[in-house]
Amino acid sequence: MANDRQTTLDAPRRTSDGKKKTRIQLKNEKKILDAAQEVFAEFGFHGATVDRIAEKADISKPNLHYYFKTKKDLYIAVLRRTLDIWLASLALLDPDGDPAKELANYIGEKVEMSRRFPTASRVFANEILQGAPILEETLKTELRDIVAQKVCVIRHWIDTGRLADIDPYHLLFLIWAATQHYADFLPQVKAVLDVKRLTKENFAQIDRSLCDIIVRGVLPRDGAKAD
Amino acid sequence: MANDRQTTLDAPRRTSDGKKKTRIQLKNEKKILDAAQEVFAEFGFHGATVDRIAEKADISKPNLHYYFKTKKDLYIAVLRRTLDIWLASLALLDPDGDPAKELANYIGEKVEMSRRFPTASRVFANEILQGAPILEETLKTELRDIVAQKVCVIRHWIDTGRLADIDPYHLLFLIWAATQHYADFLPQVKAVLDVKRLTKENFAQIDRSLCDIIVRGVLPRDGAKAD
DNA sequence: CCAAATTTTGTCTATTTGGTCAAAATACAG
DNA sequence: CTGTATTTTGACCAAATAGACAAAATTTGG
Repeated sequence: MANDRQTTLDAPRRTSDGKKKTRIQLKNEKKILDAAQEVFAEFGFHGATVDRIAEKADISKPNLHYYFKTKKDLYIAVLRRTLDIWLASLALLDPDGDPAKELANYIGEKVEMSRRFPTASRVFANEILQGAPILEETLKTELRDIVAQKVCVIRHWIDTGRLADIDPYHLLFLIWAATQHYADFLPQVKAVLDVKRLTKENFAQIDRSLCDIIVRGVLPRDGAKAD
Repeated sequence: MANDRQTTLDAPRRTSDGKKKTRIQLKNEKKILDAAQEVFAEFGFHGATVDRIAEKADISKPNLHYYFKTKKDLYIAVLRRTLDIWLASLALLDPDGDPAKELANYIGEKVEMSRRFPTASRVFANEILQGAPILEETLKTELRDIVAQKVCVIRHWIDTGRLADIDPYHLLFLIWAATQHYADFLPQVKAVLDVKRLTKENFAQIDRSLCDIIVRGVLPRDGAKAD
């Protein structure tokens, strides 16, 4: 298990009652969050035990509870971090760019995220799979809004004849599903491909395959410019 | 929660020591398996409790243990059933058919499965997400073999110029990921689309979108027949 | 209808686990 | 250095839960 370095913004620098966080707080909270992410990813919320997280974070259980009141609080904190990465990546779709390049670029970013931060993806997947009890509200607001925005971008590309007339929502779902598959379903992928692990080269190949199929699938047919 | 009827072959009709199963056995085992599938899908292996499964199956806990010795045994039985559906669907790819039609048909079948049996998909997803502790061996044998077979079919289509030169493995992963997404990530899909549930019409639209993009993405370019 | 086999249940137990608490240790400001 | 605030820990508890078991109820074959 590689130790996924986080790309997220740092955690809030002040505690809930407005005080500045000490260095120790910052350091330990990160240690705990990293450990928790791995454990939650591997066992899911229910399967993860506070003891195991504490052990992995190399900290005593009561000390962990000093930083995160309950297991659920800790879970929420991990999800929040994960979601931030997730939402940020969506912003990459640039309305002013070339559709084919933009989509290929987005796919590339998502593939890279599955490669570098598989545990983040898995924690997220686990949460959704269980019905998104924690994230439901956020999905219905933050995510929905950002997606709606990007859907407009894609619609614009379609309307100006630079993209075939496909459903923008399902295109996004397709990209998410296809790319996250290599983090969430890694054991299956490895089993089928008969490899011990996926190398950088494997991921490069994945990127090429997905771009090939998806981008080609959404470009307007040659000589069939939209009216 | 709709009560997913199973398409699988019935459970083995004789008990492990070769005796014929009674009607009561058959009926209760099915009741328990169905209940277990729902509960495992909703909470994962760790989150599922035997009590809850027993309650949902409308049976006492000791009685449940009479049929399935341990929670793990029950989990394995559910997974086995799920996997059988899964493997069977792969067989649908007919080497002698038209590639575009075959792929579209397979996608359609998979979408339909996500619509009708979402809990089966979720139990499976959960197992893989947790590292496939139970299914690992099966994935490395049964699944790998069947996939290898189908990959040959796709390669043949490519070699005869009826399909673009894409990686058959990643094409299959793409189809799996895209279709199962609508079962496994349903809460997210619903949140983003801002709907209470996905209707048959929604799934028809999903089928169309996926076929559009994927099939178009893998067909050879017009006028660019392979040599 | 009866005896044997099967099925069902009430009760109990051992273990796991999330979380508490008061006291000890440590860091830090003046 | 000293007193205060922060951090850490050992010991503990209550709830949840997988599973055991023997006895009771029911079904079934002759």
